[in-house]
Amino acid sequence: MSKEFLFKHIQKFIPFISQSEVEQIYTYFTELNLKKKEIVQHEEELCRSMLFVCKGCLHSYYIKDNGSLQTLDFAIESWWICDYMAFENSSLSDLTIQAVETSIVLSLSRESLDALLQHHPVMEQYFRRIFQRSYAAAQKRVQFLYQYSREELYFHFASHYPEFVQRVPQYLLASYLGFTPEYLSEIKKNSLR
Amino acid sequence: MSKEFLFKHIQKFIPFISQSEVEQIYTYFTELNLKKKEIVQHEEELCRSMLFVCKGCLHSYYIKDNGSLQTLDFAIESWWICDYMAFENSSLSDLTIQAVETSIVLSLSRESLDALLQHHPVMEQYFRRIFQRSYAAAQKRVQFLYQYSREELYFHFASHYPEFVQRVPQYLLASYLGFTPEYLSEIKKNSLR
DNA sequence: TTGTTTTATTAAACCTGTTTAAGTTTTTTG
DNA sequence: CAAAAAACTTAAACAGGTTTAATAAAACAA
Repeated sequence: MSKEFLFKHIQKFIPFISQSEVEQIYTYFTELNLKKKEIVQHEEELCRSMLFVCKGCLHSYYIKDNGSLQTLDFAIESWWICDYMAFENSSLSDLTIQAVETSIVLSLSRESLDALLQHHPVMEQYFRRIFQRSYAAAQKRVQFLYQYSREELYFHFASHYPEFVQRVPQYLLASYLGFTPEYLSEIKKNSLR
Repeated sequence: MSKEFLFKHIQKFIPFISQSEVEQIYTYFTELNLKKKEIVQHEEELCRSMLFVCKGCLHSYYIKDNGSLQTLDFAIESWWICDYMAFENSSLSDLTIQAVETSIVLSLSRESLDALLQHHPVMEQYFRRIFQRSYAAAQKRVQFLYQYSREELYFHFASHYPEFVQRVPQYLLASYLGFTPEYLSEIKKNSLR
């Protein structure tokens, strides 16, 4: 159940929060049940909400000039996903957000976030930690993109997140790592010898 | 003066903060005066502090396998710079942080940050906003890295931050954008015709 | 369970950006 | 101000990864 999942998650960041306060906090969220391939956020539409994944897997992507799909982020259980620049500016999203698997997510609108922070200031600390951690990860991601060849990126990722490599289609993984599915086939072929 | 600069900056994020509270907050920081090319944070040394630039320009970089320098981030007035992953884990920094120009920065150690947040919880909001904004920018950066060719990246950057292109050496800019100084020369040559 | 759609593989031709190495210009320093 | 160091330019050979197009395998729906 998504309320219980959110409670356990928030508790990891704010250990002394009570069940009853999270009950209150939960009312600011809206639960969404998504079918596989269902789209939550369309490109060029207003970005209203941040999405928290309770179950399943989502990804954000845009369509490149040549018509192919570029995945920018994945989110699995207990991760947030959003076009944060568009969210902050309440502007049109550059990205589409789609369920990779059948998923359950909690949606938090801009207005709800503002109200939530006003009425539960302890959540400032929660989000400070979430964004700090996310920014640190994004920084490392840029570092890896510069530091490693495409082949190294794949092996690095595959050894750190083996379950994840099983979980998503390879063409999405290739896209996320910044190369073509054809090249991923080649990498795998070469690695067998 | 760095105290006044910090006050004005924090006020942009927390409008109702008083001068006297910022006086208190300021005591958690240490002012550093850096000569051009001086190194604040060495690679493979413990990352103890986040750095806030009051005046000047810093960059973070690492040395690639082929011996050349890879700049990951720049910070000018009112920006923070740090290897956040190393800072959070109090582990060894992957990055060197160096002054590009003679600079004045405020250093905030991990212990000081913790104490600051404990005694001035209003700063949770400040840092939540800072990290949210930084993460949004980092996300867009990854998007641009995927979306644009090297040449497009340069023109995009040059048109958005013309003063900055003047301010830093071109080989650092090329490195930041993910290509070689030789290729930047070529881009500029081709654009003249 | 069969037909249809989606995902993965293979290989050759190609292209964007790198490497190397030399020369030129600009900036810094004594 | 002169000398040295740092930054920038040029061009040719090269490499990492893409594109295209065709085939094969797997997943899905009727």
